[in-house]
Amino acid sequence: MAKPALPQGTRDFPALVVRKRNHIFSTIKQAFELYGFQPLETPAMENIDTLMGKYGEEGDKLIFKILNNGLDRSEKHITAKNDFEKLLEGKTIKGITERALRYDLTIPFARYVAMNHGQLIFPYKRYQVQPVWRADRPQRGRYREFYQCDADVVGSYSLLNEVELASIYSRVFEKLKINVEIKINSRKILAALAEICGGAEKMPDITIAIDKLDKIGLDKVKEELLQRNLSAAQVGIIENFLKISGGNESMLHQAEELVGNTESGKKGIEELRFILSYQAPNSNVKIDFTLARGLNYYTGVIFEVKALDVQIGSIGGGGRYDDLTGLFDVPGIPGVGISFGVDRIYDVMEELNLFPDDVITGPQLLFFNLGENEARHAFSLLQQLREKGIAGEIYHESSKFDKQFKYAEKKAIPYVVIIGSKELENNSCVLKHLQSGEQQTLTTGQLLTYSF
RNA sequence: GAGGUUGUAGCUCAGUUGGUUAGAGCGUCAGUUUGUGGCACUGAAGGCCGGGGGUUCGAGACCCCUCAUCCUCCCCA
Repeated sequence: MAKPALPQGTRDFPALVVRKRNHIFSTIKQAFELYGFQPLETPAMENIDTLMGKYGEEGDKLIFKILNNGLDRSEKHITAKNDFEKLLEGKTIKGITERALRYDLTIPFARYVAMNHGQLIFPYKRYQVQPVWRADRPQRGRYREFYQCDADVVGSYSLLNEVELASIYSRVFEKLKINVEIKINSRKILAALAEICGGAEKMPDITIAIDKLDKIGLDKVKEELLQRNLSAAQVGIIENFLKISGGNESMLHQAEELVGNTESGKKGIEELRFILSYQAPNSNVKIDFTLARGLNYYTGVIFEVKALDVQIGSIGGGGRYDDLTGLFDVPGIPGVGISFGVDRIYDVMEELNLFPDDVITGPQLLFFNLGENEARHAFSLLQQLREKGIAGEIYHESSKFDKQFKYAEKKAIPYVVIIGSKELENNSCVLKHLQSGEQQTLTTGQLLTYSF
């Protein structure tokens, strides 16, 4: 037997980590619920047709495919071998693989909406917190299995949805005590920029290049734009656009001068202005015209959340898209959504020491086991405490104090309850707080009403 | 898909120009200690040196292959 190991790019989460992650998950879920979003869960696997072709050529390669069962049956050998030949050519063959692991939450959501649009109440607001799988090469902060936390509203063009989603971001990060800036931009403004720099077909080139600004700097972006066949004059316009800075309103003015004479430019600026009009004066929502977001399906307002006190990539992002379910032959359902990057949020909180102490506690007390009769009595008291919602344990066997103390200490259990023959006799117990070393003798009645 | 890093005890790591029986710290277990832990002392268990091949009288160390790992790029969260 080989040494046990994890599959590449996956992780085990020990108790403390699970508790911390759950703290993040539950904070996010509470916020989603508070804004009227409803939970949705979809299967780990989808039919391969549902996923293939939805994430671009690169994406298709990163989808984990599931091998069909029963290929060893002799009557299937000939077709299986033929199919496998085609598989080797890089095609996806249903005879070999009919199913694949979920690659993100958006496409399964779209599939769900397309299948159930007759029954759903629109606008449909759902949130979904589940793992996804990608056959990517793992590296720092990148895994083959990771959680996504998405909330989307579909079936509504109202910008009020954008306002609400921005507000969810604010609320969640405030609760988690992470200082953030919520950056917004509009793809319509970027479309307008493309329009005056060579036409709409330049849009992907421009957004892909701009998206890298943070990482590679202005000069390299200009270089890349030139490589993508934009003229020096056009690159100059883009540079001016990217250099727009100042307060939100001032930035909108400057953008107006550059792209305000186009239809989509006007529209995009109007949208941003509307959303900003809902923000409090000290709001952390900030225009960032250099924000592009790589995904090409975004068509309207786009978001990205940046942590201010830690050098790390974005910890959340999202935006509006025109036609979620068109790929599944149900046209005309627009939507807008956001997503939280849980792994990075975790790293930020760990680095800034933001996890509250009470998320990391397990059981409150340990009953010592000092013999058969003592244990029976301790067990009955423990059960009564559990009825009151107090988590506790009884040591699994009668043994030396030393061992039982060390067990409690290692599990970070704050209290131990000692019931030996003396205590058994006079119906009392010794309650000891490990950290302070203080202990007191209580009657069992007092123990049952003690506030831990 | 491209480039690099590191694989030695449960964990973190030493191991000299190739030389006898591969070490330390932490952790684990037992004892000093059968009603009060953290400390101390004593002792014990724990290793196909990632795997395979080669060079050599001799390989943990050198060479080749392979697997795993982490990191960077592409792409993405």
